[in-house]
Amino acid sequence: MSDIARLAGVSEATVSRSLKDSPLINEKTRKRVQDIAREHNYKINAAARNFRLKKTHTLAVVLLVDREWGHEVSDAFLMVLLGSIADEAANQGYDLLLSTNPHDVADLGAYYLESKRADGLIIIGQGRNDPRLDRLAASKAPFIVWGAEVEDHDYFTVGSDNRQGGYDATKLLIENGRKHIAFLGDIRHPEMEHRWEGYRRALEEAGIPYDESLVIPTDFSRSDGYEKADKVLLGEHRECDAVFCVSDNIALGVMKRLSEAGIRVPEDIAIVGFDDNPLAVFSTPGLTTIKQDIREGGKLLVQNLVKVLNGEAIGHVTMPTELIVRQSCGRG
Amino acid sequence: MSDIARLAGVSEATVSRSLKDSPLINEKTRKRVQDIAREHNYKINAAARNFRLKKTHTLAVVLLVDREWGHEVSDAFLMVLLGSIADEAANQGYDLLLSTNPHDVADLGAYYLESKRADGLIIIGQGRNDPRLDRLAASKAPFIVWGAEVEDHDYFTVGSDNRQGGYDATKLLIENGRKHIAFLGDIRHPEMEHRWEGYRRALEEAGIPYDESLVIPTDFSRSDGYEKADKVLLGEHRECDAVFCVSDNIALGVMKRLSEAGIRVPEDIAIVGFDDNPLAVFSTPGLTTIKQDIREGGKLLVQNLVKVLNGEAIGHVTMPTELIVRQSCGRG
DNA sequence: ATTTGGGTTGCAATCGATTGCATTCGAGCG
DNA sequence: CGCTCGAATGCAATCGATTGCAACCCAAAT
Repeated sequence: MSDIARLAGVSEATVSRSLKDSPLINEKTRKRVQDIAREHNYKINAAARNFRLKKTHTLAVVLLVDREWGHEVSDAFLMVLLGSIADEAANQGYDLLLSTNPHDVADLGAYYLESKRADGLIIIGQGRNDPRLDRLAASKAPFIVWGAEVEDHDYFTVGSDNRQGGYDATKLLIENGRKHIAFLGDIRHPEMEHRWEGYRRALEEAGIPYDESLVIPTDFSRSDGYEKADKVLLGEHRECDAVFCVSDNIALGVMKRLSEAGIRVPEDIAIVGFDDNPLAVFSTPGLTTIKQDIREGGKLLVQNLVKVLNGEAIGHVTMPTELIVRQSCGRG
Repeated sequence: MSDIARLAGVSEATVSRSLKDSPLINEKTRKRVQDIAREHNYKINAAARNFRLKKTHTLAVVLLVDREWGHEVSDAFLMVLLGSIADEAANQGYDLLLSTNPHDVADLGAYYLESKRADGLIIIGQGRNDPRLDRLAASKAPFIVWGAEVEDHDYFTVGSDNRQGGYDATKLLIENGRKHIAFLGDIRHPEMEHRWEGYRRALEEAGIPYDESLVIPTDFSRSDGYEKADKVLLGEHRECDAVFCVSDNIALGVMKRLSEAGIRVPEDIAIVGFDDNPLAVFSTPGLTTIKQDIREGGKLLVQNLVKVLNGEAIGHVTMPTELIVRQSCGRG
């Protein structure tokens, strides 16, 4: 910058102000400085600037997905969400720091926030109600979570209306004449718990007794859907005529196993998934599912976090879901 | 830091050295300082440190995937690669900056490198031989590319042995008795071009004449596989008895269309894909494919870039591919 | 007792951009 | 002509950690 100052015959202060389009500087000078800077391909040193301003203009995204837990990181869902977050962050003038395995289990916020690597945190996934999030919240760290709004937690979330989604999915299956509807998913996840609540409500409204043995803990991965289908639908619960899976991945695994076993979908067993994974269209039969507007979700995560950083108040966001009817649910 | 210095009754210099475990400092002092720092939950200010050291300890990942171009960012491939890059970067003590839409088309390196936001760049995808990469190389920027080694380019890459993969896929189809093998992919992409070269070599070795009209430009997306299947296999080229798709996504789209049309896979048309997308297992029939070791690729990208940053010399990396035989190719 | 020297520690400059305050300059006005 | 005022610009401090060099202390050697 001092070079530019010398070349332009002004002080560094003037250069700094010129490049910021400060009205303090005479327009002619400003133009001249800007031209010279451009000519010499001068780029302001972000490190120095951030240091001085005590602002990093950076958001950190933490993928809090426990791999042992089976949530394969390859999930299309994540990529879309991440892409959308990245786009919106760029829009808002923030860089994006990415972390898949939280540096140390100890304190999520420490690494990024206290060491001034990022201004705020976006956390993808609450896991099974991870207590670390509560500790983060207690420390007043600026962060936001993709997931479900949970009563006694002191942080804000953006997520889909999982209760409604679960309800819609189950209701559709009931309307299509199904009576024995299994639920595949792990309700220790807050989001899944909400879907399960919707599932129960739909059953109740239809007067179908709730059978706990039809709620099968299943992790996000496809292979687990496959295995649970094997164990449950082909084993203990042959009476099942429908399945609501908390993710399309699970549903695709189920469909694979059923197809191998010669069980027809949807004739013998109807299936509804969740997410509207891009691949849901291409399965055979097409997978009926609950669509989440993930792109919008990513955008809102960033926008709300930026609000927090600016000291504005925010609230939880619950986005509507949409029922996408294809063939797997047993009727159009 | 000055607080810690005061509390410990030493100078900031001593604190700084202590926290670095510098042997210059007496062991007792060092311990004491470290304890005090920990007690007070002091975290070194990364912004100041990076500024002083002119090192960001950060790598930037640029997803150079043209969306209009149909390569859906949701591709599982990308997520796995990204995850692996993130893990290895953490291993090596680097943070990861993520960018999906290059800030300005102008100069990729400028934003991240010249402005000192990152020490090096990892570029995912060469696009259709993007000239920006050559400009980056000309400017001596430290970066590395996921893609194919191309003759007259002055940058290093990490990628799969696409020629061998294309060859293996095609050869398998030939061995399974297929004569009219279509190629679905856009060979303006260097990686796809290599796969196509492998395809040609396999045909040649088998004495099957190369038919250019069987090479169908198809973008990465699933929907395009679907459409091309409609147009080509069900239209102009009913003689086709096999298809080699440059990605599993394309292959899944093709399978969907064929299944709708009542054409049997693999009996009527055999299919081989590329990538070993996690979903390839779950399609019906299981998709035979060429597996890329993407996790290893991500790791190597980071390791090689770090080498560059340390002034070490590196070379291109071509990783072996693996033929994964399932059912879609027409024989086990 | 003075010198030498190794082991510790502190001083102070430095990185590059920003910004409050002071300064300069010129125009306008009494 | 002198004074005021506002616009434009410069001065210099500042952010927090790092590091070359100087300074210091104490023990051993002379």
